[in-house]
Amino acid sequence: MGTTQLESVPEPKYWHLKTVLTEALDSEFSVGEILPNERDLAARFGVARATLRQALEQLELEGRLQRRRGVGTTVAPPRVGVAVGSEQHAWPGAADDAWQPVDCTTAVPPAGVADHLETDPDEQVHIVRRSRVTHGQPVAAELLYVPGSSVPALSAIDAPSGAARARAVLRELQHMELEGQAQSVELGSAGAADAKELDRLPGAPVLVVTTRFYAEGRTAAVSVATYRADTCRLTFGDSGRVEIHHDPERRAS
Amino acid sequence: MGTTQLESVPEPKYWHLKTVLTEALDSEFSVGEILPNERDLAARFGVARATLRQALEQLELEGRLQRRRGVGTTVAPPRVGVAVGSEQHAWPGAADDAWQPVDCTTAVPPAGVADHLETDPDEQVHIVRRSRVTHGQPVAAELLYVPGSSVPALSAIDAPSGAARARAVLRELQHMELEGQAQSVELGSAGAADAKELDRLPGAPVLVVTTRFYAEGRTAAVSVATYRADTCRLTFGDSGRVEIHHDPERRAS
DNA sequence: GAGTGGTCTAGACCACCGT
DNA sequence: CGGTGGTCTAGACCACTCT
Repeated sequence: MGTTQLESVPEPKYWHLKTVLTEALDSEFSVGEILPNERDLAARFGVARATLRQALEQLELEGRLQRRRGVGTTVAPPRVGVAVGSEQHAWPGAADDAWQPVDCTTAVPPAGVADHLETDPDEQVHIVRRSRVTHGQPVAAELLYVPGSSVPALSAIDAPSGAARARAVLRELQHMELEGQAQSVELGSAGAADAKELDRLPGAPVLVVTTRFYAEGRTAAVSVATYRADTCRLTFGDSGRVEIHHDPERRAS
Repeated sequence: MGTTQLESVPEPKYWHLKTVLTEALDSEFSVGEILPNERDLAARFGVARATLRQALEQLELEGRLQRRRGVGTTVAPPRVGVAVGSEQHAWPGAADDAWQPVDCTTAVPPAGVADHLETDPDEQVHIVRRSRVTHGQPVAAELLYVPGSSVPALSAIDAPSGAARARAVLRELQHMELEGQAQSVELGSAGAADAKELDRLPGAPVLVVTTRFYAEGRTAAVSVATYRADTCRLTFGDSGRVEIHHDPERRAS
């Protein structure tokens, strides 16, 4: 027992790799630069490609890298701050809110949404699909669920389908007085449809923002928005902005 | 070219596995139940263990499963809603805010935090460590950075270290008038220290909530809180609560 | 077609938990 | 101690993008 064990806590190789790569990214690479391919990198570090990939995956999760099949791995820019919650409540579609209506269908919402809306489990609602673009890149996809009772004056005739109908639904919403809204954020993975819209592979990590809009004493609409977790930093709160921070390892003790 | 291609878009095995497992979880398992071990499951589905693990990883990310080394894989309960942003701004430590002070040290903050606080890059600040527990489970770990100028009356004598000193710092904060706060949420991975406190392995996905507290016309304190992404749903907003929703695959079209 | 990242395999050993 | 999930290897093939 007299030997000083230098390797008493052997940290996993991929973890150490991640640390080394992080330092390299901070010092030797600039945003947009492309890294050597995975096979070369793995050989250079003397590990299997799967091990290297485990490190790259985490770095991508943390928004440090961007990987694209058929192209390569590049150094990602700092995350974009996107405003999600603000003190001034407003209906979606009001005074252009950074979202762009895409189309509108009518269908039965998922069970969880139906619970929020207090509609029958098999009652159809309007579903407005919108997308959010920042700096030319898609950052979020949204499904807005609006029961027919929230837009009674909506005429099925003047906008039968597509983006025009989406705008019609949003326009009708403004006629109600918004009494409040509640939001939640959780981690999810992109479904096939969202992945396509976000230009990612299915299963990519997303931040799911669920918003309930209250009007006339009930939940008048529900929005489920999925933001790219790799590129987005969601900002809430009243005053200024919250800046970037890159804290690879926080504190020693 | 006359053949109808049924397999024109062969989805990955792990993706299909995830779908099958999700349905099984919804119908055949109850919360807390333990699944067969990974080797058995892989054999049952006729895939390699690595492939099965890829599916399990995603399900854990979505909060459907909980895996613990040496124990097994269990069905996770629905995510806990934890209140993070509220309209009534209050200093940390006020009117017991669900956080428990752990200890307090003095050190130079990370560069990003120093930027927020507008302190010199090598100026030491008070660092209060707090933890948040819900239903007996640790859900978040926080580092609260307080520059000395925000707590001028703090005496180094009456609470030299530990939780007592942490409480002393929090007490002094209440003396300022809080003018506002701004928050951001982003995805991260747990460092060694946070992982230990959250009872997870290093690298586990976390939701990083950064809060700036404004007082006396400047940023008087910065809090960086890491929440377990697998078990937590962060709630913001003014009125009620946002309920659970499990939407494995959202919409077909 | 050449080169990239994404998926998959069939093993092996390790770290941890319970008994 | 036996059983679990966590790490790692050295290959193979596939899907995609660019030229």
